[in-house]
Amino acid sequence: MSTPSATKLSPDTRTRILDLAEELLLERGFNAFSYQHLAKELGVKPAAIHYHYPSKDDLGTAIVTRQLRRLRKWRDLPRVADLSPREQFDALLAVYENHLGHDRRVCLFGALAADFRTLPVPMQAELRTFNRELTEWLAQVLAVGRATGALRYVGSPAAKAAQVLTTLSGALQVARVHDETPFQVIVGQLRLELFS
Amino acid sequence: MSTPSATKLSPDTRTRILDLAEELLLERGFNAFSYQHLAKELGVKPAAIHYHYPSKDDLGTAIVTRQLRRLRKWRDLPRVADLSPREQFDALLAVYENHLGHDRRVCLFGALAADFRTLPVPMQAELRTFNRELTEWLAQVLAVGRATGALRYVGSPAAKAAQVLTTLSGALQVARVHDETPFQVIVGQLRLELFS
DNA sequence: CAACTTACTTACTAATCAGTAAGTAATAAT
DNA sequence: ATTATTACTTACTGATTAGTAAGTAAGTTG
Repeated sequence: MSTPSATKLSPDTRTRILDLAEELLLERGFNAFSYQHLAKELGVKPAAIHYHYPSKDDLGTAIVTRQLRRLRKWRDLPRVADLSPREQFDALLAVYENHLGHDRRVCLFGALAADFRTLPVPMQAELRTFNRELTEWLAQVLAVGRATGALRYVGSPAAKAAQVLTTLSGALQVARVHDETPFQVIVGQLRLELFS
Repeated sequence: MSTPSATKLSPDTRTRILDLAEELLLERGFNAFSYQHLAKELGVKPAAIHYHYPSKDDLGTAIVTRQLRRLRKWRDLPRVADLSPREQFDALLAVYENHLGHDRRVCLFGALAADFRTLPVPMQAELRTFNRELTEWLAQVLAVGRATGALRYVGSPAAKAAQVLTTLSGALQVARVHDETPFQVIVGQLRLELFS
């Protein structure tokens, strides 16, 4: 039924498609790239992409599913889970800052929110889960951070977490429209407020 | 060269096109509607839209230009300009809250930021101006508000303004992905922090 | 070695896209 | 009354879209 050592027999093309699709999604939006764009840049025929991802819905959903998988993996990594709340918050900021260096990509949420209603339903569901789990993780970080005196804010951890993540997502969008400066300004403001 | 009483001879269709295009832009994204969609819903032929807005670039730019005109008008309205900083801030929040009631539309900035690179250059320029002027206006409100003791925050007014607007734009996106609840939570958090 | 599976390509379809050119009916200007 | 302009429609083009069906070469399995 499957090879013992590896289930996947095509180590490359399938992943290369997903990588490029994700890149184009975060840089141009979901409705702004086609199978032809992907095919041309990958040096294959459009039908090859349909072979791996029958419809664009499948491809889009696969992107979000992989990002959700990555989030869970990152969150549970010892070098992240074992950090202090303040360091965890900085680790989160580093993820967003890292987007700037990659041609000012927006985050997954920021890339999909505006076009949300045009997305396939499974993709919508995965994105909701992604955002919910990330918010819950940050709420926990903020709760512990305030309890230990490392972070300062008013209101509930859940509310603060929602606010902060929303701000970060928006900050990457502002960076795209203008330049990196407003992103740095906004993150500076966040740190100023949280780091007592 | 022009009629004395009115420059525009077509009072309706031109505006109806712009209204519907704006609606679709804010509800589905710029790359998710076509001249055919517009034409069908307006009961005209696609060529009629090309007559008023030769290319989609023209149409898109017209939407942003009008919003910029509206922003300036709103900002300079006596019933807005003469308010106290705190009331001005609440007036701003009311604008965003109003989007929720309109089928959870995102704001102009939030609708266009992700797809920014696929937009015609004049549209990009107008959106930058729109965002810059709104941010400058809010920075001024926040500056006066803190000086008079009505608003409380740390950091520069410009940084706080950028942060707040980014958060509001993002909050409408979160409302679209989930429901109105997170928007209300985030706005509640903003008010909690600013209203000392 | 034969049958099967994998990972494609070739060749196509039907729909949709933005955009154009030419025509037309109604109104306005001279 | 004639001409010009406005606001369209009809009819089209060529490009692009997602998606499919059939073929094929290479590798895998029994």
